[in-house]
Amino acid sequence: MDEKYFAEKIEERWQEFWAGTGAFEVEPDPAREKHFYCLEMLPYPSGFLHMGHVRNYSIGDALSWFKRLQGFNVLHPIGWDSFGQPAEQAAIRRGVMPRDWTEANIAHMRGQFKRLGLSYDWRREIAAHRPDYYKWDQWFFLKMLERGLAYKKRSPVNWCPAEQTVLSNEQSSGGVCWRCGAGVEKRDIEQWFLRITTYAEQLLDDMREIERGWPERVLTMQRNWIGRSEGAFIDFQIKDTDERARVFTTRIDTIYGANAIVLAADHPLIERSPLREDVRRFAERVRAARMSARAPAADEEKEGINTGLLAVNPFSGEQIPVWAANYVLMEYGTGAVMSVPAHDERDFEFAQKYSLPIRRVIGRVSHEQPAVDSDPANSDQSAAMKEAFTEHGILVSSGDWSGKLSEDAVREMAEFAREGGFGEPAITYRLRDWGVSRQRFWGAPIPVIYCERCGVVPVPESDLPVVLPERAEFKGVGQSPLAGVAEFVNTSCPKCGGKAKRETDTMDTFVDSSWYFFRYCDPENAEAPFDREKVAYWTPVDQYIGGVEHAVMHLLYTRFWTKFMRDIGLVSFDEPVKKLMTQGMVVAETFYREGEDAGQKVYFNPADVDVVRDDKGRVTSATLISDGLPVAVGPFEKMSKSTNNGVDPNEMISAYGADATRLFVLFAAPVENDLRWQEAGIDGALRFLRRVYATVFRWRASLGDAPKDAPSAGEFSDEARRLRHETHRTIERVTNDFEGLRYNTAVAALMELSNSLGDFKVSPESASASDLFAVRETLESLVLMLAPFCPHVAEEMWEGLGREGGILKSGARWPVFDEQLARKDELEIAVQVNGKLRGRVVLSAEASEDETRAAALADERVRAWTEGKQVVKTVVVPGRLVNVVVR
RNA sequence: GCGGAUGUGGCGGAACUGGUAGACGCGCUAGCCUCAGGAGCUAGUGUCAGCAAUGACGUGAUGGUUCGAAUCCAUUCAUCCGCACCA
Repeated sequence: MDEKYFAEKIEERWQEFWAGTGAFEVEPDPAREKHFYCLEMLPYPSGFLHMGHVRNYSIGDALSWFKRLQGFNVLHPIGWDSFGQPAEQAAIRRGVMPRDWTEANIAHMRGQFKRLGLSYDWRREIAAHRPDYYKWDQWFFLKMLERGLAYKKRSPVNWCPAEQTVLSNEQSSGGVCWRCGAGVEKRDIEQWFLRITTYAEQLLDDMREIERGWPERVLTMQRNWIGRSEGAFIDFQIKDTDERARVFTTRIDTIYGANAIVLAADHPLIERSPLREDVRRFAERVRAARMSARAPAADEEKEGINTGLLAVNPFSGEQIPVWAANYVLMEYGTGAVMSVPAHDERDFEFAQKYSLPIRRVIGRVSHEQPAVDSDPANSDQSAAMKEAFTEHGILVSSGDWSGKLSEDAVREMAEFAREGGFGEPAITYRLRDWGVSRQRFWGAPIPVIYCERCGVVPVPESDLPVVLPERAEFKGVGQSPLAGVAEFVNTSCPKCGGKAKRETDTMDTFVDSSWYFFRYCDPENAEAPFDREKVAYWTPVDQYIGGVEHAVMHLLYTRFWTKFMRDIGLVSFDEPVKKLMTQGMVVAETFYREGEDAGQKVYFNPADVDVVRDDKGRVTSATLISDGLPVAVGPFEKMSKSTNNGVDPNEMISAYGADATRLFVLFAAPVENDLRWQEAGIDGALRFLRRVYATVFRWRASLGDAPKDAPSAGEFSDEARRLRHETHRTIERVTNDFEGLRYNTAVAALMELSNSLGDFKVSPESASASDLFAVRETLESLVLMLAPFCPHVAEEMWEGLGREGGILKSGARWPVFDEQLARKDELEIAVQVNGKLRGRVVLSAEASEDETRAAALADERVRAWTEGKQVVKTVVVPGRLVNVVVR
């Protein structure tokens, strides 16, 4: 160990050591029951590491080290989410083949990861774009196809009419094509879907198994996304036809108040309208409005048109008009609703606009009288009702059902409809089936062949993988590049051997990420996606860490995939992830000047800006270093190119070292909060590491003389006893903090311990044997507890303390605290008079309640406040405080 | 609009089941050391008053419960996030 702390030298040395000794390489070991799967979301290989990555992976790395030190067999792998659009765009723009671009990016980023010193088992690295991986995407697809869980249907894509090509949502943001600016259209094409809706109920119910380990808000978001709704289907006969309009309602109890049936504008029944020309025109307008208004048209005015059809209410026999309107969505429920304006806000608004009658059929249940303000039946209450009454209540003006409570009626009326053959109880979901078709090159080919004679034929398992061609032409216009590769497209039918063509759609990249962490357990398996035994040892994942932006899609898909794998016998559990942690964003200050065009801002990187503060530390102004002129100080925003507030992790590592960078990132804020990047903060982290390092260096020579076994309690000086207390208390705090991933407070506790050591005013030369023991105990604990945050320097210091062979291989264990020592023997008791703090007394921890009270009342400052007053009572909280109540 | 979360020094943030508010760090102030320092060390740093001892005030706002409230309850304001005509 050198006298000075040279981060780069230490980091290179230990990274080589870890790689050379396979320090983080693990295998399933039935003898080791304590095992732990620590997983972070795999990165997209954009080519550059950003601070968000550093944060994400530092969090997981710290936990992995902690668990290893506690004796767990820890699986901590990494891989690449390497299919997807940017590679294809690079191909379009610069002519680089997606594979070359991707491999180069991975190579570069792997180097950056290694430079951070992350403790991965690199032998398990996987990449989605390699055939040995996506072969199993295809295999899973075939399994789903076999079971009817994969199917084709027509479904809309974004279409650029100028370039004759399919666009992603991103490429068509704002309703215009990203390249040519043409207005984007919707076009229906045949696409592949996975029946995730089959699992809707399970995806909802099984949340119970993970409730404790997942953030409530993620579960809420998933619950909303699935959007389960309980109600009933009701069929309304269309008069003078043999058609029926099926509606979905959660409030069948309000059916006597229905004044109309309202269809979605694109509902097939509008073709039966006698006024179909007008209705079609209306439908066309709605479609156009929906297309142009990219933003979710929240409070778009409700509009509708009477179709001229009449529907028969199966409960009352009443004939009501059939309308079409823009506020009914074809995608939800049945695409048709019964309009009950008296008891639904949207229907109310609609009825008001078109002066439709409003009939009240639910009364408020009052305490005095169940009797309701029952107006004469069938009378219009448009005037009387100012707003819809949406609560449950008691049925009125509802034929034989009048007088029933809503809750009962909802059940009984649905049952009645079933018996009568005009409806049934029903549950609908907002969740749609998962569209996995992408009209793109850079993805796993969907393993299907179209034969002129046999139709859709799955590629036989033995022919997998269907490999992407080496080259293709990337023009960014017209059909998918894959469709232009003749040797890929043209094939023979596996069934009849005749001429056939391959499917040219590739899979959504969410497919890759739905099961990648199972593959980590057995990354080279050529016979199966993975070996069941191996996966059974490691999974489910104990801790998953990633951004909240994946709260719904990725995490829902991977839950679905797991259930499917369970159903085909690959795993034996319902949920893939026991504990989930969603970390916050990394944000930084922004600096800008107004640009030439009004509203245009020119942003400057924080590194190029000087800030001026007043003597309170408030930022008062900022100037650009290059020209010395002022710039405006903007808010903290997510690091991004557009706000030019990004910080390059490489620069930070070069300037401060990986250890200090990682330490700061974990210390600066709780992991789930946004992290405000401030370069000064990283300086503080480096300062702290230097101090600890210097302390270890100063003591290292003397510690060899420290006794092996703890001297008896009496041999320690008061100061040494205090240091030992701090050490054990810190071990307790840090250990607890780790369990809740509270790294910020864990690091703070370690800093406090380091400060305590600084207060220990004994020099190595004059230290007694017991002093040396206490210092060694403190330093060893401190170094081991630092290892999860800054492993390189921890290794270096551990060696400096005389331990050979690296922390893990030498069998070092996370320190264990002694409860006796962690407890204080002297306590400072606060004394309040009438709830206000007036003094403090120091007592032994064993002091009785009476002794505590007496000491409190005897305190001089307290007496000054109680003098001449009557003590009404004293409240004694053992070990904490005394409150004297006086009058 | 609906649902959820959060409001504590100049800043990030601490505070266990109601019990000494502001740990730790940044920033800032003063001093030491230094040719110099964006280095290191020491001390100080919630606000107001005071030379000081000390006192008053203080966890978005208002009210309540309690011997005692950042913490519990009610009302209210603000910010952030998610969903958004879901029948």
